[in-house]
Formats: sequence, structure tokens, C-alpha cells
Amino acid sequence: MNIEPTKLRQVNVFQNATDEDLKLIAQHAIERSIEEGEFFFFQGDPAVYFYVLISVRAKLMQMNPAGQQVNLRTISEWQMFGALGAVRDNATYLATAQALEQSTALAVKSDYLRELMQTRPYLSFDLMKLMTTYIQEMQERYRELATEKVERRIAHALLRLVAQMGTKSPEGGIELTFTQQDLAEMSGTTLYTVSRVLSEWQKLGVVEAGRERVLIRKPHELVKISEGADR
Amino acid sequence: MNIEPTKLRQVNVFQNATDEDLKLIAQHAIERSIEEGEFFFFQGDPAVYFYVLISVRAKLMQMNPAGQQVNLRTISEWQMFGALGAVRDNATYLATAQALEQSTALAVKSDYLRELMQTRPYLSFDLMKLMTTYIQEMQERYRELATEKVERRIAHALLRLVAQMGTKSPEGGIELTFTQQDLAEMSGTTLYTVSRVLSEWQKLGVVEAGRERVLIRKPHELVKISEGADR
DNA sequence: CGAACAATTGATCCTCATCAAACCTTGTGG
DNA sequence: CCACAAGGTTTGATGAGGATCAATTGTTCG
Repeated sequence: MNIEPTKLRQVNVFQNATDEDLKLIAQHAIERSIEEGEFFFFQGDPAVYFYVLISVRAKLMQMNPAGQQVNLRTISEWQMFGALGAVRDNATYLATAQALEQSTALAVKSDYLRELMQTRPYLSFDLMKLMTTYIQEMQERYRELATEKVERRIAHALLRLVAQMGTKSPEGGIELTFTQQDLAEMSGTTLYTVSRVLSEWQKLGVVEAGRERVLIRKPHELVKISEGADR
Repeated sequence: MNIEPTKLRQVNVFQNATDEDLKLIAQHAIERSIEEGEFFFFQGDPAVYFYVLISVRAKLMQMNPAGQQVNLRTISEWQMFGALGAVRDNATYLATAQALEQSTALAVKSDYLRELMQTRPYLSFDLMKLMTTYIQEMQERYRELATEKVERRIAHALLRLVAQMGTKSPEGGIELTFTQQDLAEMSGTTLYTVSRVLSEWQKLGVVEAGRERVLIRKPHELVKISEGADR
């Protein structure tokens, strides 16, 4: 593929790979472009490929039988996704990956990654480290959902988004791009409640909410809310 | 240590290990016995050892700042726990491990496992497989908590327990041992709600509830409840 | 037998989900 | 370039689902 192999070092799991390895991986990669709202793969599909997002944004989600969905994580550039299938034979994807905007990803056969890992312990380790962070994050979110009230959960979700994909706004503050529906699915609540909470915070000058956009004016206040001290 | 090395093959992650490997691991293991209610380790402690439970039962949990706790998983014999720290240097435990009865576990230095994995890809793979199942389970439980009502969540929690540690009762049905408080922490609800739901089910003849004990009379009914079809 | 712990049950209250309707914002096509 | 459609957001009204509190009743074990 026409990707510059060394760029792949930006991928978490490839940070310790040799130039040679990156070249091999690049050679085995094909590019896939997906329209906004379309899917890279569905939960339950055979996990033939894993992906590295080149641009721009996607999300991993799960749906329950009734069709309600839950957001597991947002994927931005140079993040790997769909890689858990590389671990076992005949694995299937654990979640569904949907493009939030028209997006492009590299696709590499899971088998190939597995093959590489046989002889390159550092690859296994870096993948395990990534998996550990997933476990940790899911455990935290699970505890949150079980024990915290909505307002805190929303604050937490926002803070996670900031860490993951926040950009500094020229006007000061941190800018985030997503719908309130998305935020609701990330914090286990509804669109309506998110809207109300954001309005509330806006009155207090903590955030500014707009269409598919939130500007965080006082991150520190958000942290306070997320940690308790019920205002 | 005086453990028979080949017994270690019952451990998920060691199923593909050579006899030689098992012997090495056994040699590096020390035994730790813990009283009921005491702790193997706490979340945040440096993850110096990983453990393999020899007997009898323990649980992994997280607490929030306010002290409310959430059960992540129940550990029974020959299950490994606290191993995620083996992945990175200076890692800390992601959860707290508490003995549910007086219990014994083998403790092995995390460093040693890491060393072994450097040259034994199958070990890494088997650990990764285990991690994958954790991720999958946590994702499912997270979705459940976000989208399902209590009754279903309790049913699901029971079914998971059955799969993990259910024993057939002589009177017919499947027997489980735990407090309703535990079950509440596993399904993200309260002691009171669990009690009410179990009473309800008892009236319908689905289960029988007693002190630290639940007998499941009609597992099939439980599955139905967990899957929807609001009775 | 009594103390400690587990379970039950009723009464009450509060947080949020749900429904409905209107309001904005953005992009598109005539 | 305006008007309209489509999607996103806001806000109010209502009610259900559970959490919480309080008091009582088992159960087990020393």
C-alpha cells in the first residue's frame, strides 16, 4: 500500500516495532474508505481484518437485542481497532465500528498480526498493554454506571473525551465535536438528560454547548463535578 | 513449593505450557492463605505478584471514593487473578481481591511471568485470550447496566454465576452460594431490590432463596427473563 | 441463649426516562 | 439567495422504577 511505513509507529501497538516490521505490515495493508454513518464491521462478524484509522473519526458500539446502543469508545487517527480478533482463531468482532465522518482506515489480516506476534514478543506485550487499558477503562465505567449519578457520569465522559480528542480552541477552552446523542450513549443516559445537564452547566459558565459541539470553559470545574462535591 | 506442577495445567493461561514450564512456575510459587473477608491485594497496590487460587472462593471488586463497591468477578479454583500487572513495569492492581471464605492461593512474581512470556509465545497468547474474555464480559455487563432493567440484570448475573460455579443439587436444580448483597453488587442494584425480585421469582417457582444460598429450580425460565419477554 | 448477620417487607421519595412539541442550525435545491 | 427539509437541541409535563429508610423477622454460630 502507499502508506509511509514509519508513520505506523504512531500506532500504540507498533511503537516498539522495527522499521522492517512496519514495512512488512504496510505491505500487507489495504485501504478502506467508509462514508459517514457506514460501518467498518459489525459485532459478530468474523474478525478477518484489524484496522488502523488514518482519518478521521469512528466509534465502537454495542447494541442490545432491542436496538438500543451503547458507545464503548471513540476512535481517532492512528488508533487500532478490531484487533482482539487477532488473538484467537475464528474470532468474531466484539463490537460494531461505525464511521462518524467519512473516514479511511488501513486493514490488515488478523492472521498476519498473529503470525508476527509469534516471533516478536514486544508486539504481544504492546497489544496486551492496550488490552489492559481497555479492561481498566471498562471496569471504571462499569463502576461509574453502577454507583454514580448521571451528572457525574456525563462529566466523566466529557473528561475522557478531552483526554482522547480534545483540541484547544482559539477563544480559550477545549473544544469537542459530537452530538449530545453520542454523549448520552457514552454515559448511559438519554439525549434529554444530557441536554438539561449541559444547559445547567452553561448557566454556571462551565461549558458552552452548540450543535455537535461543546466548548469546555472551565475544565477544572468539570473535574470537581466528576469527583463529587455535589456542587 | 509443594504443589504438583502438572495441576497447574488446569489454569487457563497455562493449558499449553510444557511440563518443564509448569515445574519452573511451581518452583517460583509461594503459598498464601487468607482468612474470610481478608484481602489478597488492593486496587492501586504495586502488582508484584499474580495469583492462582487453589481454594476456595474470592472476589474481585472495585470501590468508588464514597466506599460503595461493585463486584467485577468471582474467582474459583484454578483461576488466575491479579495477572494484568505482569504486562507493564510498575503496574498496579486494577481491582481489589477479597477472600469469600478462608482461601489459599499460589503467588508468583509478575516479573517472572513476564520473563517467561518473552520466549514463550503461547503463554502470551493464552493470557491475551483470557484478557479478551474479560473485555467481552465487561462490555456486555456495561451494556446491560446501561440498557436493561434490574430484573433482567439480576437474571443475567445469576446465569453467569451458574456458568462459573454452579453445582447440581441433589434435590434437582442448581445450587449457588452467595449473599444477596453480593448479587446486588454484581448486578448494579441494591440488597433490597434483589430480595424483592428473588421473592417474586420464588412465588413463580423459578428459584428458592435462603441464607447465602439460591437454588435455581427452572434455569430455562431464568434465561427467558434475562432475554426479555417481560414475563 | 444471645449476638451478629442475613433477609424480608412496607412506606416514601427522588432521580431520570419518556413523550410531546417547539425551536435552532445547517445544508440543499429551485 | 431564499425557502424548506432534515437533523440536532431545548424544554415542559408526567410517571415509573428503584433507591432509601425503618422496622421486623429469620438463621447461624459461639
